[in-house]
Amino acid sequence: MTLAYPLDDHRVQRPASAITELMDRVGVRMTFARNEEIYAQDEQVEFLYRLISGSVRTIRLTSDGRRQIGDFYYPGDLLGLEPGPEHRFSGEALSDCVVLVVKRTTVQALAGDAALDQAILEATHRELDRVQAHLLLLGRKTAQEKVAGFLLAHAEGADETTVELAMGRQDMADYLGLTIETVSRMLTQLQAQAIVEFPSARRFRICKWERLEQMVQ
Amino acid sequence: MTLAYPLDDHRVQRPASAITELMDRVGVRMTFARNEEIYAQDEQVEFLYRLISGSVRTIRLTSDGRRQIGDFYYPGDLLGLEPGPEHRFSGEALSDCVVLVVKRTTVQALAGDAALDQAILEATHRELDRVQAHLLLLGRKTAQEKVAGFLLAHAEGADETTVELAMGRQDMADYLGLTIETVSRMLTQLQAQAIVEFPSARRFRICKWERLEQMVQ
DNA sequence: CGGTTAATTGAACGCATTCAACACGAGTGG
DNA sequence: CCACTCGTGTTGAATGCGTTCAATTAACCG
Repeated sequence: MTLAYPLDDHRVQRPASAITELMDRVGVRMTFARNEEIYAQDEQVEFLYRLISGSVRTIRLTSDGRRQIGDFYYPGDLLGLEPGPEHRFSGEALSDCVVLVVKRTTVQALAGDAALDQAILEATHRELDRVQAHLLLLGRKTAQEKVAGFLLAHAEGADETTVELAMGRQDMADYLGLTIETVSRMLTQLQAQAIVEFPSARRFRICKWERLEQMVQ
Repeated sequence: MTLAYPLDDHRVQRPASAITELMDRVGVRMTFARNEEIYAQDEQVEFLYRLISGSVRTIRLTSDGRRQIGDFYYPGDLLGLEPGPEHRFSGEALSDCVVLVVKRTTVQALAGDAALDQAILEATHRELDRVQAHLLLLGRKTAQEKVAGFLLAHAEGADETTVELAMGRQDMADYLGLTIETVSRMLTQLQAQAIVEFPSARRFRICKWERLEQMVQ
């Protein structure tokens, strides 16, 4: 059973169309079950992935088991366009999902090095953009600000008034550098102030945008 | 008066020669005094900078005055290779420094030059690498681990056994997402265990590499 | 030498974590 | 229909890490 994800997500830029078309033409359709690993951290970059349905998280583990989530990906996003030879994070299916897979060498052969390089540069730029924003989030924000910012980021661009979250509390926590308990507390706090509503654990609606925005700084 | 900075810094890769040559050929030499702003946060990205001597910090301020330092740059490094149209961070001279400046449009005019494109991709790649490492640092590390990691990162690649720090405690703190007091406490703690030595506030020597490395995880 | 800034140290506080218990919903099988 | 389980989310109480505020010391530069 598949949840309804925001098909046009919060990020504006889309991957270069040349690569997208190429993937639609020669990509191999694969499915991954919830929590299944699509590629592993430190593994050689061999494939390019285009997410068709479902959602994905990239995640990095430290030796003692602490998790840091890099980002979340939604239908239409390209994964695996890494600048280096190996994956810095691993990619895991957040929910059952379908991806188009194509060998990097195939892309090179068909689209040419220049096109691939261009796509990689664009993807790297987008990635850098996100990561820098994430950096600010992690560095000097309180738990309140982090959670408020998270909700805002996921509400913006979602055309529905009630937003569906693809991830659970643990993934939110590992993205924000917090614990699930703290995330939960901040959420109840926001609900107590009637700033957001949660009809269910994974669906929310922002009632007071201004209040939320001014919490983020 | 200028301090002696590690001229060959802790990062191994250097920008590809195409950029270097370009900048050497058409770049304008400029000097900035200590704490002077090279470019401002939210300003349009107009120039590319190559650091000749001295060192630079990139920094972002929130409305209520909290500082987050993006990174430190040393001679040979490229600055201003931003993904977006405007600077996400501002760039400030950590010490008096000399930079070569060239217009971005000039670089773009020469784009298509495969070597140049390659160089930009590499530089962006390196940037992404750093920022992602920084992300992990900020997300799930203790003060101890942060400071230990910082010292290690700055000692690696410095061929001297005693390392000179280009930045003061406040900049260290704002890079690590800590306060100066906490940074200071962690440093004294490391000295108490004879893991590092500080002949002066800005010069240190690692005595027990293994101990330090195992603190970082 | 002073004068000024930077760094260290101490004590009290507070935010987020930890550990533990409880609530809720979905799925299963009697 | 209820009882049971399992995964997930919430809530409570106690602890602790890092901060805050304040005072002291060290480094730098005229």
